Amino acid sequence: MDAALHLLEHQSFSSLGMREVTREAGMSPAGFYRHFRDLADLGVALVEEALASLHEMVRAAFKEQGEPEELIDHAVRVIADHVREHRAHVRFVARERFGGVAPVREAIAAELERFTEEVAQALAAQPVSAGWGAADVRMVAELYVDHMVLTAAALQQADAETERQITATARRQLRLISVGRRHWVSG
Amino acid sequence: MDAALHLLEHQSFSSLGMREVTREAGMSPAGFYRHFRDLADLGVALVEEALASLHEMVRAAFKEQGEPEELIDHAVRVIADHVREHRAHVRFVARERFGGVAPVREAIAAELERFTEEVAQALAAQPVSAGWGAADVRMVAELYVDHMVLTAAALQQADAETERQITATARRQLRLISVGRRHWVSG
DNA sequence: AATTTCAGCAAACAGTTGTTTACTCAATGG
DNA sequence: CCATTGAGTAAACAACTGTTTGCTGAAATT
Repeated sequence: MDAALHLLEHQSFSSLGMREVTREAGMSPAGFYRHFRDLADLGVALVEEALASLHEMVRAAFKEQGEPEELIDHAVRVIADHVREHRAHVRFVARERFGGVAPVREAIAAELERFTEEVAQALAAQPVSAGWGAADVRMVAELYVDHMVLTAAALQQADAETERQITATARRQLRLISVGRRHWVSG
Repeated sequence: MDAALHLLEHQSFSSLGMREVTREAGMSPAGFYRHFRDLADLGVALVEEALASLHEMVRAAFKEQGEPEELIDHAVRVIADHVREHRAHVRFVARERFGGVAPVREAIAAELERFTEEVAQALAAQPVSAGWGAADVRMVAELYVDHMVLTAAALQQADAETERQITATARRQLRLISVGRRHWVSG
């Protein structure tokens, strides 16, 4: 799996060959079948690995409490740190979310759906969501998750200077959403 | 190019072979080189074709005038129509925006950057943006463009029922952003 | 101590890949 | 009307592809 992840730095999953993977891993082609039935099988395993770490991150970002402004700064910092430490995983998820291999795409969608549900529950517990309908809470949760994934995807291919621009913009955008939530009239 | 676009329904660009393309197009392998130096070359050409039509769409969506609520309904309808009529193009852009082929990725990024700039100018001209700093306007433009691309990407792989959910959520999200803009304090 | 499972290997299979070369033939243009 | 160009072809090249088969040796289990 590490070998595959390393190769995926420069190509997308649907162009990955198993001979290529085994060569990178330093084993013979036949050895592959001892671990995975398929290349798609490997892909799904990678999805789980990649989104497990991201799952911890999401939970950590929502555990914090304080002023909205501080929460936003903290969340963006957590995302940037995560990308630096798991660049290959982030790139993989960003690239294959709409990629060419159906099982991988579906595994990512299912995992992100779980995230969204978790975020929705966290949002519903916040005072600002008092009186909100479920559909409205859900809609904000999707906005947050999509924004997080997109920000991570952008960061993953950014140099130091671009990273500062992206995080600055992300903070502003989260503030805008926050303002929108405070003045929202649910119905 | 039509042949390639058709093949890209089930795979991503970096796994496309030129023999595959020429076979689908009904010509001999060598014929490919009469039109493109490279497969990457074909990819860049596809980007331009795909985003040209999208460009018209963006301009059409911003030409309209009226109440914010009506504007949002109109914009979402325009996007949904566009996806129905250019499904292959939309899928291509969504898939390759973070895909494995650098020249294609960069061409998409450059084209989306032009969109964002155009949207930013349109936003700056709206009354609600009076007194806003350039960075804040720009930030909203990026939010809109990203939201549009992501919505289109989601619609492109949705059935009729899912399409209704996606458009309903997208409208809500645009309303939230709209509320945020009205109550924003720029500085 | 004997046996079973695990993770690896080399070799072989028929197909497919990108690219080059030398060629045709119709359309275009002065 | 002749020359040039554009867009196509077939054939050949070595290199690479996914998968199967039968084999090995170590580790784990009984």
